[in-house]
Amino acid sequence: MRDVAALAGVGVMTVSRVVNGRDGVSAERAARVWRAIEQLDYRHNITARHLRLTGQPTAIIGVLLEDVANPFAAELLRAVENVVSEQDSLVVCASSDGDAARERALLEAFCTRRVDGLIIVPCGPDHRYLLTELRRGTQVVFADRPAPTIAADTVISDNVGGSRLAVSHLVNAGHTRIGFLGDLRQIYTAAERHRGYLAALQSAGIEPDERLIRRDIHNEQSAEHATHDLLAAAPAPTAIFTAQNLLTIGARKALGSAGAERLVAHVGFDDVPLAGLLDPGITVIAQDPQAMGELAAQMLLRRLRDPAAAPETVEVPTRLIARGSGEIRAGRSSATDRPAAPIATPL
Amino acid sequence: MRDVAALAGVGVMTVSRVVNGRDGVSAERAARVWRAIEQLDYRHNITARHLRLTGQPTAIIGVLLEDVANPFAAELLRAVENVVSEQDSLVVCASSDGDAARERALLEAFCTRRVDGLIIVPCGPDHRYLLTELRRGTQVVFADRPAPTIAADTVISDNVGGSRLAVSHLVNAGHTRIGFLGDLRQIYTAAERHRGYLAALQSAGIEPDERLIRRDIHNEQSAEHATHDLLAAAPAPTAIFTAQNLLTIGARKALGSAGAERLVAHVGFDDVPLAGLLDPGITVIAQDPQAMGELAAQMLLRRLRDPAAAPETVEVPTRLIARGSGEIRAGRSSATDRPAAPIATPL
DNA sequence: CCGACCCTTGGTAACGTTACCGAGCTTGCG
DNA sequence: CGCAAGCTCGGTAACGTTACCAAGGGTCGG
Repeated sequence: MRDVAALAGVGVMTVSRVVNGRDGVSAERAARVWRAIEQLDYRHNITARHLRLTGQPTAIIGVLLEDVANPFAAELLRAVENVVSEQDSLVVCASSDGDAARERALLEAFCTRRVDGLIIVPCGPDHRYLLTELRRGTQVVFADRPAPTIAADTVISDNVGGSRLAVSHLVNAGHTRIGFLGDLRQIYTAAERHRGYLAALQSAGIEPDERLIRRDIHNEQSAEHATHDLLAAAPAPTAIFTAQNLLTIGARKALGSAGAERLVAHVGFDDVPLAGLLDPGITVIAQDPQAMGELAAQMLLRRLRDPAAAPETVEVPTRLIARGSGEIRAGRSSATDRPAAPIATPL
Repeated sequence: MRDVAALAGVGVMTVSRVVNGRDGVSAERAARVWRAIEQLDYRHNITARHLRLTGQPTAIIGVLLEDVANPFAAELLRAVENVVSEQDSLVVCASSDGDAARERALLEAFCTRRVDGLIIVPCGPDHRYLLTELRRGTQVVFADRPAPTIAADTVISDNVGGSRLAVSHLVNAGHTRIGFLGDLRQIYTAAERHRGYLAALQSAGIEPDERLIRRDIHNEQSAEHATHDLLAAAPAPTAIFTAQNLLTIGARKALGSAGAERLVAHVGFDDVPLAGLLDPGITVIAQDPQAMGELAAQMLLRRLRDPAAAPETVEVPTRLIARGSGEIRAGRSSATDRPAAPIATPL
């Protein structure tokens, strides 16, 4: 900046005013400054600016996900980006891979870079180490899962409600023997969805049968196995509720290879791409990652404006998308008994 | 830092040495410093550090994608993140949405934050405005598409080779009337894939028929329409090559609703999730976004170490995944004529 | 014609950090 | 015992920027 000022024959303050677009600089001088800037390949250094303007926001938001490559996370990230880019903020993102130590290291890397705020899909058991940052003024919003050991804004899906809806939907189709496939029980969303499953059964006056419940299933292959197991069991389920998208895919593969995709009803939690192209289409409880990201970003921005506001938890509704697999009725066993729902709508 | 030094009763240099883990500080003094740091909620400010150490890397790299929510982009981003996180670098990402002005604004925002390097999926027609940044020392790698007006490292898929492979595969199954659905012709990858299509036809001695070629199709709905059109045309194609993943999905929907998914062969460029669960599975030319991201990041890191190296272009191979739809032979018209390939493998 | 006011302009200090250098102390060797 | 060498430690200046203040010149009303 000094070089630019020297070349343009003006003071550094004039250059500063020009690059920040402030008025109070004559057009002739401003033009001289711009010429010097181009000649010297000068580029304004925003980080130095924020150093001088301590307390001013850095216009960088940190987003910590479990895995950016997961479509749910990617959509959430995109929604955050859309909201904060309107404030000319940038997004720095990272993936924890569900590793609490990595999560902590990445969050500290963010804070050390002085991000204005954090949007976190938490994975560790305890985030009290963030209290220091909160005191220092960094704002935090948790997304998808709450962080029980720390009070902060939180956005979550209606996991219990969505699961109740899924299971009630199956009950309404006449099912009473409804299998459950769930992720690791230490994962908040998995536990909540299991809770919703039990609640729906109870409302329907159905006694849960442990033989139909498989938890701690973490990937597609295990889900496929577990589904084959369930189908082979003595009192086989007439319907299956899979409480996570990879499990939904694994279960459907198993149903397909057993030729049972039109006999056993199936509802999954979280939408899967192309589910509408299958025959029958997979009925799902769809989450809204876009709404979650948008809300999380808006809550963060609001809190940056008003740091004193009380922490709030917002629940994003889920909705059932009927595509065929969840509308298969109980007590029929003919493969020609096609569901009434249209096959290809909606995707 | 001054406050910490004062509370610990040491000089600021001692605090600096402690927070950077350098030796030359007695254990007793270091402990006093750490205590003071905790008492004051002090957090080391890396941006100020990089301000003083001009020329040192900031350990932030910028990634500009067309849309983070696109699974291809998300996987690429994740691969970049994996590589650069080993150097304790962070990733700041943004989406251009194919808008050249937005692309430029975002790239300038990155540079103004003094990122060490950029990985760009370019969308604008001209990136010469980046020359200033290159001179200033910011390194650039282009991914997925080249940027013709600027010399820089580039990673692309083998679009022509992949398309040739797809079309040859159909030719080998006996097809001579092969339809083509392609994205906007101004998009580099779309043009390349069209080129590959023509090249394969030529190798096979087949005269291209403009009536079977539909270009500038940019979304699923248009692809669905175009496919219906093709199927209804007088000399209908016996096979279709769709040169983009959304077009693949649209075309398959059309084939399904026409009941032609076992009659008309179909190969798509770029894999689509769950393609293996359909019946028949969709045969595709799979790209490798992970490899592209990894390569791009490695090239960027290499260039940061050795800025003088000559720009290089690397082509990532594609591979054909046969799932059934591409193995339907020409000249048969019975719906019972199922392909020999197994349905559900590989996904 | 003079004083008050406004507009433009630049000098200086400070943001949080570290390189550089010099000061004080201890140790070891002749 | 004296001196060189090796440490631990801190003061100061600088990185690129902007807030603050003061100064110079012009305009306008009285």
